Amino acid sequence: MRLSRYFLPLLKETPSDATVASHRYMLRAGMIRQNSAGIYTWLPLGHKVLKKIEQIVREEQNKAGAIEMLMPTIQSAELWKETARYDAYGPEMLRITDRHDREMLYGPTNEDMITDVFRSFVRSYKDLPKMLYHIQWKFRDERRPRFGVMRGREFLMKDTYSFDLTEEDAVKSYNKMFTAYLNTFARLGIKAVPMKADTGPIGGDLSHEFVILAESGESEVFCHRDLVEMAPPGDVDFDGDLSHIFDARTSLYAATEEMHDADEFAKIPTDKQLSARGIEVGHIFYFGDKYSAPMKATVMDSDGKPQTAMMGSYGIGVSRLVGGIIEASHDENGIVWPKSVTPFGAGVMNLKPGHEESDDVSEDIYHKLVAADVDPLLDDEKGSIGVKFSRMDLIGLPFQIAVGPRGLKEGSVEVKDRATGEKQNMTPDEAVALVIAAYTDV
RNA sequence: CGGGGCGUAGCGCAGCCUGGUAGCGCAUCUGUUUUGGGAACAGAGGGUCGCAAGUUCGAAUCUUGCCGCCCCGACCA
Repeated sequence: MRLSRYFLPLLKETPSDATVASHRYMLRAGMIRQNSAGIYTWLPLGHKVLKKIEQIVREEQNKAGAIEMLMPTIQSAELWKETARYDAYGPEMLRITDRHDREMLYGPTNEDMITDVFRSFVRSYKDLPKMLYHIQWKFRDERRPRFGVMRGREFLMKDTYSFDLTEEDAVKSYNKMFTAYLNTFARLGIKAVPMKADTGPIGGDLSHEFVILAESGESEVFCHRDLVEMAPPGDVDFDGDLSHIFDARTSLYAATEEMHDADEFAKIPTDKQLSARGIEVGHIFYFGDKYSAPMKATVMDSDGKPQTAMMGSYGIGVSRLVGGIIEASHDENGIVWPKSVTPFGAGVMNLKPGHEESDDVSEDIYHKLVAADVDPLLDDEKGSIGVKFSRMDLIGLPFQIAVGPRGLKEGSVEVKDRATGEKQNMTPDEAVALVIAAYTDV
């Protein structure tokens, strides 16, 4: 993409109502625009990141054996009345009436709807287990939306639902998602720690939150330090036994504020105790027959007797992750994107458009990176060099290649690693090779 | 939902107390010069001061109501 043709509305000054880094940078980098409290337009740069995160989440779900579908945003109140959640959910649910005065709602979650789908089509234990998911916009009318997309009212969530014949099987599904989440967050370039969590109004008794540690986190969390650096499972057989992966993590102390047990925490060696602020980016639940029982979602077992399906649900806040990743990865000059989710793979800066050699070399680098699928952004705008560098720092692409007359006299361009700040001079071809190599395993 | 604050040009703000022709910086447009880390000069455009009612000869400014937004807390898959 050429900057001169792109739509990148940057803000030079920090909007006064943004108090956390990710919100400030998302506004300044032209990623989002607020439409009303907790509701945002995703501008091209932000949309690109959102879609990249979504795709990684999708790929890891598919690897774990979950099957993608898509349910609507607008739901009928009927299903919600079956589970008695229509009244229980309260004012957080946006209620709507259609022209016939029918009660509708903008879905805050989809347990009721998926259970209805399940009971309509699944009859036999032979069809189990099943894990179904979708990635869809949700709406929760938060009392106080804040922190930009991290606590919006409208947000994009991946929600998976598992159906099993027995609790024992359901725990296997739970472990699949637990494992998939570890891999998902690792691919996104963040360290998310699974923590014992409160099940909240969703109910149930087995639940973990996946939490990124960051100063700006909304809640306090407590865990064993080793959990933070523990390597992801990587390639595993999702049909095999995953309990060791679960056990390796849950045997170490980790809990959110509500579940915190100070006595247990005190048993951790002092140098391994970690209390910090955290951002919840995923939450998984096992809740048994909470919805399947009232909605009569049953299958025939091998004895020909109806058995209520045992369910779990598994959410990842896709739009929240855009903010969460920035909270975990930025500096005083702007965003520092992990390679896996960066909106563009590298920025090529033509420091002097109109200067023939600068034009030629920057175009050549740009085309070679395009051909290698690095998806570069070429800054071909006229303007001061300082603006170019600071703009590139702000939007946080992992590599910056500066092409200008001064370097070209020596036959070199400057490559800057955004994360380390390290700058090196090298030939244009070396720069291209370096960037391409950096993306081969991403 | 309790407490607090804000709404004036695209963005950031001043003016309001003490009513009298709406300002500053950045951005934008034109021109000239400049160019290796947020350039300089000259010129230009852009606002029914959130909305409504009231007080007044006169309201951005005072009063009342409404709307919107933000912060702290409580709440929160």
